[in-house]
Amino acid sequence: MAVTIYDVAKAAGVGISTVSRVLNESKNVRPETRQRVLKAIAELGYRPNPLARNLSRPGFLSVGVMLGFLTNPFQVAVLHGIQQVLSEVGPNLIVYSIDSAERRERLLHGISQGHRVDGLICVSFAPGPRHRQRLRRYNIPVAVADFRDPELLSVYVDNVRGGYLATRHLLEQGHRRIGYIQDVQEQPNGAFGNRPAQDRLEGYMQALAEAGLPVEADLVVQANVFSRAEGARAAASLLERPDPPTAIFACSDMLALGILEYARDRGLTVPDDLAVIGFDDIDLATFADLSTVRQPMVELGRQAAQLLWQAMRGQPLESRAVEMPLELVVRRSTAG
Amino acid sequence: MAVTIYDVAKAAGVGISTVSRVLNESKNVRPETRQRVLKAIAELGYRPNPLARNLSRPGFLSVGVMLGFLTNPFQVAVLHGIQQVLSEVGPNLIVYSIDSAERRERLLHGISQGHRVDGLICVSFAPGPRHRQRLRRYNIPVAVADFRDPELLSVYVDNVRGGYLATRHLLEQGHRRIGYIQDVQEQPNGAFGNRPAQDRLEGYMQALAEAGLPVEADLVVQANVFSRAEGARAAASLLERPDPPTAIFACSDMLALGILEYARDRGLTVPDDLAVIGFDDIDLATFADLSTVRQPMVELGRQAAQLLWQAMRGQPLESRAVEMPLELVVRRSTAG
DNA sequence: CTGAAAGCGCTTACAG
DNA sequence: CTGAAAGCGCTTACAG
Repeated sequence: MAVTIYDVAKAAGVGISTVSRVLNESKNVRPETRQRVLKAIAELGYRPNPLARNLSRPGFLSVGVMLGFLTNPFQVAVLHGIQQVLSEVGPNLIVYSIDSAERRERLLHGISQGHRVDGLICVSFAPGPRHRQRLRRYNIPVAVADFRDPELLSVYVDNVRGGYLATRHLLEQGHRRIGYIQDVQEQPNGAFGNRPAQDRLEGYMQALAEAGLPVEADLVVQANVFSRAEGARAAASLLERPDPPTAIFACSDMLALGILEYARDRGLTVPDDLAVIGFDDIDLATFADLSTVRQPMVELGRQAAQLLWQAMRGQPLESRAVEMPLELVVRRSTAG
Repeated sequence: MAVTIYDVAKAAGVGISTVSRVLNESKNVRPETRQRVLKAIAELGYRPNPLARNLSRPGFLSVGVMLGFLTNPFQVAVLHGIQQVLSEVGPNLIVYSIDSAERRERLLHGISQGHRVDGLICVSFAPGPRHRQRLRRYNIPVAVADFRDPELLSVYVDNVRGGYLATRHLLEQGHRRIGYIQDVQEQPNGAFGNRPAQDRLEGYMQALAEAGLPVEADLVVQANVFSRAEGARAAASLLERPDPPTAIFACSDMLALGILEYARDRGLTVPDDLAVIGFDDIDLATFADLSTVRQPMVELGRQAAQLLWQAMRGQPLESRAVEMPLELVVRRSTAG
């Protein structure tokens, strides 16, 4: 086993209380004793066990945050909001970045047994039924951000409405053939899908229906990875066909930026040859003059952290579900 | 105090071992007993203490990462690299985002006393002498990324050379009046400054000297915040004067993007009216066609995490300092 | 299937 | 200034 305080005490010829006092920089230690203890610590390479240390004192709470790739600006912004709140109130913020459904399951397995954290925030997904049951059983509160779930603390936006707003805007600009690019991600159960993106698709279809237009299956394509490159690829598959759309609605700004790149490479003028609208309003949407549907990303994280913290402290929750507002932001990519 | 396993045991009329078995989903519990325990847990709102739990088992290690704002893509990329390595090898990743020198001190104070983590990674700074001493005393290994420190595990780039490369490139393009935008940040000691940016300034001066040009003090300006807006503001202060530079070297891509925005707003053609080069090569530099000096950001994080993990496991370190390569990337913002 | 007891590695009064 | 002892809240053999 590792070196413990007993080993140090023995090596220094003192009691463990004295070692502890040195460790905690108590005044009441004779300088020579102190030196001997420090020497023993150094020689043995002793490292106090933080767990044991915190067990005998007020101690810190920890909050786990499970999210997808750190390359996704949306998720980073949500994390930022969570961090803002937590750094004020106190608990450690443990980040679990998920790169596969398998890792997600493994982590949830450990977390749901109470092995690691005192509270959990999931970004853009919710734990499956089994994990949920155990989390409940162990009284570990869970908040989900960017996901709606009646059983959990949840902070979300109305993605159906978001999809509707974006599409209606394009229709109002006179477009009749509008493409939709959706991204898919691996789900906890191993399947693929993306609830928010699905909802936005529904809003897209609503707007088309309202305008009396049919939904054409070949105008809806999927991007498999979250990246500009993938957005460009999806745009290509949409535009390099006989009857291409005149406008594209991408379910994230990142994908939309890829479309803009594609358009630039092909010499297409935006928005005349091709109008583009995204979703999120990430920092760089302004830079790229990209129209989009703004989500209050940082606020999404802040609210989720606040709800969770209240639950962790056993405070009454005035509400367990918070819907955040969405806003259409029109820039040059749709209205030159 | 909080509800403990003893309270649950008493309420359920069983021993604590049985409660523990239920908690750990052991087979050897009679269904009825199990139900009674679960009921007690629910009624009392009992939450197992993760610290105590891990104390009596192999247990997880934790690594703390201290970094600046999560709005800085460079830092996020480094974090991403750290996360990649750590998620493979095992320890929890605890993120401490620093928004003030005061918070940084407070956190370092706790961490350096061994209260929270088993290892520490600092991004773009190093702990001050006092903290360093305590971290050593408690045998908590420390790695710094994007910072060079002979006493710590460090992974860094040669920023002087980076500044030199960027500036020489501009000189080669025929520019003679070259501005430099530097950002400052609050330091642990409360002072302001930014080592990497200072080093790049030095490289800038070297290149000018080599070309036989004087360093003009009014061509070097400071940005106070890390943002595009601040980059635009700095560009304005540089360009709205009698004898403006024909090229600007910004110490980060984010600032450089602000310069490009400024140029666009003013109707300046890039690179003919104004050449711009940044630093980092963040994801969006490609999108913006921004020339830059590429840092291996993710790799910087990966290496730091690897060095730290080796130290935490007591493995011999083949080297305590790793210099990562820098690369000039020429795009349209300097070479139309 | 179940409980009493020892132990995880510390901290902290309590006595000296 | 220093040490023996109790206690932090769990888990895990060990007996039954």
